[in-house]
Amino acid sequence: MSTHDRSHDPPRSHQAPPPAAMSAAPQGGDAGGDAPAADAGEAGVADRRAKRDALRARGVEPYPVGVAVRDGLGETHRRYADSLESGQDSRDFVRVAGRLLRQRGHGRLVFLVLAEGDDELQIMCRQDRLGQAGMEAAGELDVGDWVAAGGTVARSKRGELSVDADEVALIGKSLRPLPDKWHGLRDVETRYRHREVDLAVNPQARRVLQHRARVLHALRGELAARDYLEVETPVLHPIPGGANATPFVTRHEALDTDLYLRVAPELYLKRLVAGGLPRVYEIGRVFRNEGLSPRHNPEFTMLESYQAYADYHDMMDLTEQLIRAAATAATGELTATVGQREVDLSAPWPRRRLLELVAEATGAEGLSLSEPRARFQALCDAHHVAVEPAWGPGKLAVALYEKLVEPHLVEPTFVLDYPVEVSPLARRHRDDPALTERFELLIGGREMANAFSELTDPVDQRQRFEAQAAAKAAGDTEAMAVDEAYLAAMELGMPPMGGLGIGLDRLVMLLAGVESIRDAIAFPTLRPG
RNA sequence: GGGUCGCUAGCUCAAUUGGCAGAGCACUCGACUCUUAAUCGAGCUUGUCGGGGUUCGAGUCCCCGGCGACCCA
Repeated sequence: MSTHDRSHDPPRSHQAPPPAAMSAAPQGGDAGGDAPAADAGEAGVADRRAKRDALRARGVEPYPVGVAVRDGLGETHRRYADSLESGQDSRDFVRVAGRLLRQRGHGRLVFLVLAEGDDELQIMCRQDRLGQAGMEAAGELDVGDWVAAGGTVARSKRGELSVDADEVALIGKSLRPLPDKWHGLRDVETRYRHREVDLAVNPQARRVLQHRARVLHALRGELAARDYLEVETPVLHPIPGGANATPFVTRHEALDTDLYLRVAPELYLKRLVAGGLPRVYEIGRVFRNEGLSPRHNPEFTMLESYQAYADYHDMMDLTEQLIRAAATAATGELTATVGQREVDLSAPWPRRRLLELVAEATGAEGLSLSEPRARFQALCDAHHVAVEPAWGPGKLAVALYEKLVEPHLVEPTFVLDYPVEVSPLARRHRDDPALTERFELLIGGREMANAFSELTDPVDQRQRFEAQAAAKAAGDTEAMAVDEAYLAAMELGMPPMGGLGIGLDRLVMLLAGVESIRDAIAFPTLRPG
């Protein structure tokens, strides 16, 4: 049993081994005396602290500076997976390292299990070979310590691939006990607050981060293959824009001015296209000052890409291709699991107009934004959708959609043609000026992507900004302000372009099969505890 | 912001109607040269999220607060 091959090459270190003894180590201060005390708040810590100090006092450095590790645990495991009989020694010498996860003392024989990510390897410590001093050193190790071992690859009498050790060295003393080796760590708060512990003992926690890395890598590869240039734009914005969201405010002291953490990179990216870069994208963190939920983290990662000469139909094609590539990279399959349901990601994904979907859900035939607001108000009343008096028909239609339609869009669906009222940066629809050429992609009832044929008319854009500014003045903290620098870029002249944003945390949730965004983010935002 | 649920040893979990706060793992010591959550023997420690209240007596009931999970807005 034990672990099997998966992951990649482990990190290596090429430094020379540390000197056997280091008297230069700073003295712990308490020579010989018992050292527990001040910081020993939790069980186990005081004991281990005392061990650390005792090692130093004896001239053994518990935190050496570099270790000669030539061989990865997984690599070694794979190389000998199909060779060696039980009890046979390959006589191949390896140097490995990892965290001590389990130890089984057996008198003058001790088994150590070292782990490095998903890989584990057993180290056999025999007094025959290590000598008495070596055995004592091995016996002093604690679960959680980082340990290096050198020896020959052998298979134990019971068939477990092992390193029959000539040397075993502590390379990083652990002062804090690991969670129960059988039950692991379950407490969600501790898993989020101390992800390092979660990663150390829960394979699932590592798996999500691996999926996440594969998703990002695949997306970059797909975009590079399409001649997109990866760029980075400011996180500190003098005027927050590009999305309707409440920003975080911060302060630059030297400039004596408030700045905002970006809610979207959109406006800067489009300025790059105005400057003549026809295809750009950015993968980066954005910040929205809103509540937390299983689907919202205040900081999250977005992919935004812009392509000159393209429109939102092109963006739908691109979206399908990108997400399929990400799924294949992450899981090797074109299906995903949302709750109890399997979702099929193989194409083509239906493309449905928002107003059509609302009409279907409400039974309101021939719904269009040219109808009076009262019609939408009545529908909202009839379906118990809470609205505000300031909302126009467009926003009411979207409210109906979000309440009645969106939660049911489990299979991948493009929802098209959003009202201008809720889309201040999208181009007006070529067939209906009350709508925009905008879509959102829904999978599993969740918004995964948002894209448009971008608005490139600076005069129209100024009017939209002014409407936003008016809403902001009226108390809408999520509304945008007039961004003169962006308008100047538009006035310089922009090519028609399609733009696409994908919420990568939600994409990772989908592809890794986790139900909370906190599981898709290594260190999710929590109230300081 | 509202509602529901939760918080007991480092970890995983127990604790009759309100009646001495426990187990396993971990840890310490001992035995064991082929274990796989090793096993066996002995031992030990850490304590009810915080603060009030009711009561002879509170992990348990009440109030305030903290943190988290989920649902709703």
